[in-house]
Amino acid sequence: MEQGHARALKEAGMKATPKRLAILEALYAESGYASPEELWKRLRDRFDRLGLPTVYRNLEELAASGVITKVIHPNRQLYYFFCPNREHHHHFVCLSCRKVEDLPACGLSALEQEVSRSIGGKVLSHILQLNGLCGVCAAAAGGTP
Amino acid sequence: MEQGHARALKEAGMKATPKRLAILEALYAESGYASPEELWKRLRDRFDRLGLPTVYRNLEELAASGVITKVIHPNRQLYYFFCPNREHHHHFVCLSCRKVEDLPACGLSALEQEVSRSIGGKVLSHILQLNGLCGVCAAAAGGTP
DNA sequence: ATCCTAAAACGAAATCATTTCTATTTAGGA
DNA sequence: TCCTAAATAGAAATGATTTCGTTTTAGGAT
Ligand SMILES: [Mn+2]
Ligand SMILES: [Mn+2]
Ligand SMILES: [Zn+2]
Ligand SMILES: [Zn+2]
Repeated sequence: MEQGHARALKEAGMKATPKRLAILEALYAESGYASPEELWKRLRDRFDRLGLPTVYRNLEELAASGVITKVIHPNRQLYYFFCPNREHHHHFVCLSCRKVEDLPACGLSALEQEVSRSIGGKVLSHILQLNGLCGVCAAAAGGTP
Repeated sequence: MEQGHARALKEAGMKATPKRLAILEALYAESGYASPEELWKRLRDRFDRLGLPTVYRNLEELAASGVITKVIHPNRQLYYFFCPNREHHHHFVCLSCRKVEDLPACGLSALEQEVSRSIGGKVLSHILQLNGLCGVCAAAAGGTP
């Protein structure tokens, strides 16, 4: 997938630097969301030098250009997730194991229109996320009393 | 409305202390969301002593017991809003003037059920917020070229 | 292949919103 | 009026995130 990631970066107008690619691949390898520091710890051995600010900066840039996604977390820290799905959509997040799953197509445009009209303003963006326990975690929590 | 706020606190199982009431009333007086520090600056003259941590703590407790609402903000700082609507619902937030408006009744339970079923897990909560420009701010931005 | 330059990376240090901690005060039920 | 769990003070700590000035590099141009 290295090639594909390099292409994704080019399409986003970003240089395909080794560190940027490694950050993206590390996130791709995760089954769930990850924090900047976690990714940094996972990657720093692979480079003679890798600064934590570099990881923060790249994740932010990648999210800004839509290559990766931010997760909204109760602790208000930064978490990111790689989702290959290029359509506009939202996510279910497992609060226990960090797994992220796609929701069916976002049906909020009707709501956006209705709200724009009723308030006489402009809806510029929306946030939608479901939180809960994935199948595995729900079974582990409720299944063995 | 002082009486009503005291009652709301009692119903939430919280003591109606003067500072807590003042914080709640200050938020009630706002037309939009507010930060802990803003409320603190507005209130500290009214008391011989009022600590910023007290404001943080009270806002968090009030939000936890559902008396007030947290706003999700791009800068990831804490903002709160007082909404008298006791039904489960979500908000439109004006990114320019901080005004918050109710959205029509949340219709996400069908989605929650579908997702629970399809992933075999449990949906515990959801986040939904529309961001944009209210009527006034949209007119000011686009209306006078 | 070599140059050139804007972009990227470095990392120590700063930032600063938020939380912690321990002592003191208080609301409100008994 | 008493009692006690809850609430407050406020200085200090925290720690995730950002800033800054410098150095390095990717990748298009020559
Ligand atoms: Mn997705
Ligand atoms: Mn509301
Ligand atoms: Zn899970
Ligand atoms: Zn507005």
